[in-house]
Amino acid sequence: MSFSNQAYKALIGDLTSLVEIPEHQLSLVISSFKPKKLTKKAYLLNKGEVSNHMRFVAEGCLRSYMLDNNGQEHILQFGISGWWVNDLYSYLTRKPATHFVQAIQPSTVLQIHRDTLEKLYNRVPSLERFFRIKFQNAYTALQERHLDKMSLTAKDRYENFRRKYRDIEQMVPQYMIASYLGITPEFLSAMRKKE
Amino acid sequence: MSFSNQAYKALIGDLTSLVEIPEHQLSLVISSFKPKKLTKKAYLLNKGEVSNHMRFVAEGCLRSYMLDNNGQEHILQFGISGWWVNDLYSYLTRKPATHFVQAIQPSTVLQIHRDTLEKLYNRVPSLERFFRIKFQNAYTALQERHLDKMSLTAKDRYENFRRKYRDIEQMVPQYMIASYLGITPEFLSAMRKKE
DNA sequence: CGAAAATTTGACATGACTCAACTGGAGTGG
DNA sequence: CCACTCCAGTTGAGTCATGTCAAATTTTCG
Repeated sequence: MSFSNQAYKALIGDLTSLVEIPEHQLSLVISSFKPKKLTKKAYLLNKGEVSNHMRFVAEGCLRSYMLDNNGQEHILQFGISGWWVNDLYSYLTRKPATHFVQAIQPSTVLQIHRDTLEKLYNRVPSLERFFRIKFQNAYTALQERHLDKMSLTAKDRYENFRRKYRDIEQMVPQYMIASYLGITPEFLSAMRKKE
Repeated sequence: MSFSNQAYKALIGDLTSLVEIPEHQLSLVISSFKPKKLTKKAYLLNKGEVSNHMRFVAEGCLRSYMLDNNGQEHILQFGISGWWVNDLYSYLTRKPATHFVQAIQPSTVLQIHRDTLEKLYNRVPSLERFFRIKFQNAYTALQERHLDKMSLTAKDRYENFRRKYRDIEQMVPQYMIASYLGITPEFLSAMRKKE
């Protein structure tokens, strides 16, 4: 197939690891995703824009974050190779995005337009299943993160993060990890000092 | 149809509000859900059990919660008529539940076994779509809640809660609302005093 | 090399928690 | 129908985890 390059391999891997897709349907799906390269710090989605694509990270590292009333950043999600990133709310409702999606490292994403995807759902039933499973998993993962925030101390959350996301830790500045954990960079720094 | 009673009406409404389902498929789906009545304080799911059903609340009010290392309760979700409640992680992985699901008021739920549902997915494609959409929405709602916890003060979260869930507020004791918001009952009480 | 960005430090502030005692209402049983 | 218990809610004093602010230091990178 003509999409055997590195970027698409990760996507194919993600799809086929969850559902069975006949070869010709798979190439139809794959070919509907368009690659987009991003330089470091480039925005894939700005607050206020409508998100019209589903987006898969082929390589690099991105983050999605929002700004609160005090102008503080809160990171919702990091995305490295194999992850999906988006402002899902905007994508689903077609309302202006409330979040930003920005590249932390030079990155490549593969995107598919909503209209294309909606049509594909009817031709490729496995795709519907794929996203159902994806969202179920995303939901439970987010639930776990939320419970961690409710029940664990900042130190424990930091240790969990390092254990779980060693790869992400290497790619992002410390103050973003603080933001992801829901603490200030100063406090994270202080925690690190004590052994 | 024979499932026109009150409990099933809410389920039918939920299904048909999101997807188109041919009449005969709809009755197939509906008839796969079995009602279960719960007295106040009864457990629908205990920690340690495997959750084998998807569960729709027809009437009453339930909560799902977990116990942290200090024995404190953390409420993940309330469920009133029209909501789905579960320990989704246990359902998906077939591992023992880490959460409890308990009736706060006398309640009726409609449940479908995982095996039945998996088979139905193949016969009723709309069902796959239904749950995809459900989980997308659940994910964005949870994301919003998580961001609230990150960026808002306890007082703001409480006010948001009251605005958003007036109906739930009536049905559950105050200390459970505190738990849902991630604060202590004492602190909620103190907040309420100051106007 | 120099400027900008990230991290560290330390003094001080505060939102929210802990604990223990108290109040009040809702059963329950004698 | 009263007395008793139990559970939810309230109060207040003291504490702690984490935040704020501002300055100093280190790292990154053009």
